Formats: sequence, C-alpha cells, structure tokens
Amino acid sequence: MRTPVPKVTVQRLPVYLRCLENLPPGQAGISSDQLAGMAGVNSAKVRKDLSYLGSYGVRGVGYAVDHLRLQIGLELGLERDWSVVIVGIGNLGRALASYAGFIERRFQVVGLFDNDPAKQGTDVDGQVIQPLDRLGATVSEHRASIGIITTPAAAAQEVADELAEAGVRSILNFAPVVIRAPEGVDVRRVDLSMELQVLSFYLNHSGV
Amino acid sequence: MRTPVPKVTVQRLPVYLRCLENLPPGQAGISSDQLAGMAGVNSAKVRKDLSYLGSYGVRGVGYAVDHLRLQIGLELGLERDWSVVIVGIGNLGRALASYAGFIERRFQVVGLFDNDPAKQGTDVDGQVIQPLDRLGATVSEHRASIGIITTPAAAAQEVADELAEAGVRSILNFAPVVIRAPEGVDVRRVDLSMELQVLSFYLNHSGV
DNA sequence: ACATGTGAAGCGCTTCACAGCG
DNA sequence: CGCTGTGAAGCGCTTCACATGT
Repeated sequence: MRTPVPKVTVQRLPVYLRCLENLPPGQAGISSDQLAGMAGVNSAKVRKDLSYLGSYGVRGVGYAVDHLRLQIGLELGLERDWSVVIVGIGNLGRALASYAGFIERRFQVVGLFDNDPAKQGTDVDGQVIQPLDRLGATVSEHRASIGIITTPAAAAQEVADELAEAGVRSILNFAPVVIRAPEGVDVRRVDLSMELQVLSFYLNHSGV
Repeated sequence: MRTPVPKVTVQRLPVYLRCLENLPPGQAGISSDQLAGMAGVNSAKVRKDLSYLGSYGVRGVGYAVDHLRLQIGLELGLERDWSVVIVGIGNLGRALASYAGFIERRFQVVGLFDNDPAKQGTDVDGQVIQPLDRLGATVSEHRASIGIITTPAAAAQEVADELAEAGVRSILNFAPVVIRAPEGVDVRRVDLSMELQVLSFYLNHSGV
C-alpha cells in the first residue's frame, strides 16, 4: 500500500489545484518551480507533495496540467458529489449558501436551517429555510456528509451534536466557539476573531 | 531575550483565550488538564504553550483564570487597538463588517470599500461604503494595519497590491484565489472551497 | 499530595542534494 | 541538458516523564 499523504500535504493540494485552474487556457505543462511560485511555497515541497500521489511528472519536462488537475481532484474525492447542510442562516450563512452553490459544483447544498420562525419558509438561492427539527430527516434523506455551522456561539455545540447524531461525518464550524464532536466526526474551524488575533500577534511582535 | 513563541503556539493562544472566556463566571482557577479538555488538545501541549509566555501557573494548583487571560491578551497584542479596512462589500463582506464590529472591540473597522457605484454611499453597520480610490487615503489617515479582502477572485490581487502599497501590514484574504504580497506583509487565507476540499479528502479516505 | 515546568526523546515535515530519466 | 523523484539530513513541534515547588 502507498505511503499515507501527510496532513500538511492534504491542506496544500487544494492550493495547487486552485493555481492550476487559474493558469492561462493554452498552458499544457508546468514545472514544480512555476507551480511553487504561484502557490507561495518552494519547489522541493511541490515535488514531494505531488510524489505522494504517484509519479505524474516527466523528468526534464514537468507536469501535464490536465493530468495533474485530474489526479489531485481524484485524491481530494472531487469526482464524487458531497451533500452539505448549513445551519444558522444569518448574514454569514446566507453568504455561504450562495457562495457554496456558486463556486463548487461538487458540494451540493441540500438543506438550510434556522430556528427563527420569521426566516423559515423563506428562500435563499433556491433553497427553503427549514426549522431545526427537520435537520435529522434531511441529513438522512440526502445522506449529507458535511454540516456547516453558522449559528451564534451559544447554539453551536448543540447543533454539532445533532449533526453528528444525524450521521454527518464532517463539520465546518464558523461559530466563534470551540466545539467538540464524537470520534469519527472531523471538525474544522474557521474563526474570524482567531485569525485577527493571530495577525495581531505578529503585528505586535514586529517592532512598530 | 525570551525563546520565540512557535508559530503553532501562536495559533493556539486564541483558542485558549476563547475557552477561558467561556468559563463560568465563578471559576477562578483552571488546570492544564481542564483547559486541554476544552481546547481539544493534550495537557502537555497546554503547559508547554503557556510556558513560552512565562511561568504563570502555580505548582500543585493550576492557573489563575484572570491572570492567564490578561497575559494571553498581552501576548496577542489585544491591549492595543488595530484599525481594519474591508474591501468588497458583497454578502460576505457585509457579514464580516457586522461581525467584526460586534465581536471584537480591539479591531476597529475604519473603512468599507467597493467599486460598485450602486453600493457607494450606502451604509453598513454605521460605516459608509466608499469607492476604491479612497482606499489609500483612508488607510493612511487611520494608520490601518489590517486589510480584509472579500472581493471576487479576479479583483483580489490588485486590491492586495493597493493595500500593501497603502501601508497595510496584514491581509486576511477571503477571495478564492492565491494572492502574493511583498516581504513584510503577512497574508492569511480563509477559503471555504479549500476547507471543503480538505474535508472531502478525509471523507474520501475513510472507507465508505 | 498534586499539578506545573522542562530537559530529552520521538516524530513528522522541510529542505537539501543528487541520482535517475526523458 | 533539465527537471523530476527521493534518500538522507535538518529542524521544529509533540510527547514523555519526572524533578520542582507549594
């Protein structure tokens, strides 16, 4: 069996993919140096990362762009469709609902949820906002694997528990709170105020 | 001089701070074990991380919550105010404009920018949306150190260049594109579709 | 007695440097 | 010759395990 792909490499594969997608349409080949320049890393890292997927380069030449895109996509599971539910349809949830549907065909938004009765029944980007008690049924029905939490902090843990209970295996948490999920459920955090605090640290320690 | 704080520790300090802030009001002390449980890491990591800031714990007892919050805040530069500008006021920019003002007093939003004339002059959360050609002047005037980019992908690099030119030293990029900035300007990326692709990788490699 | 603080060992990622191959 | 693929060295973070201090 193949060497497992390191976690840090998994995080860089989407970066490489993004770079390849932004290449001029005519460009058929790319070297590790060029790709490294676009991705903001060094070329040894690019070669090492891509070598975990297999030997897709040609010595003396570089990588075939189309083939590389395909292989990275396969590795990331992008040939499959993943169903996504979004819980908490405030400004951010609304933004993500439009965004997710727009930018990535492979991630189908199959349900929007909010516990505010005034929002329920209204429509965002072709989806009707449903009450939270419909969450379990919708997740099962569409076999949704990904849940996005954009609720206020106070509600996030309870929503995470319900998502896990309903069978979601990956959670993307935008709520400003640290949530815990059972074994087997992968949680990733996206937190504006934590990002700002990290920036603040480096501003604070760069002598100004 | 003190040992520099590792990058990974810098990223965890906001997590610890968030956990401390969510403690019940009566709780005056906390052990590395308790904090580790809340933050989702192990206790050795907590002790090592906090030891970079100094010896703020009491052997046999634990850490004083208030003192620890203060010290982490100082380390993160949260006793200072940082001025922030947001460029690209679509759904996401609007969400962040409200959010940033609401959750973090230390990050003052001093300017909102969009190149759509229909939006210019309208008001979001007490701030008037300005045309992009006002960006440089506003950054200088308020000595803004942080720029948040929420434009479409096509505009992001140009906006980043203008922000760097105007004197911003940290950029938080929400646009779905990899941007480059000159030496001395710190760029952090927050990218929904990359996060989803990482989740997709692990879903795809967990045998279902 | 108990939890912190910390050298030292362990581990994983990065980078080097060059063999391998078109 | 040029660029990939990769062992091996280097480096930084994690974890261990226990001395330290109250």
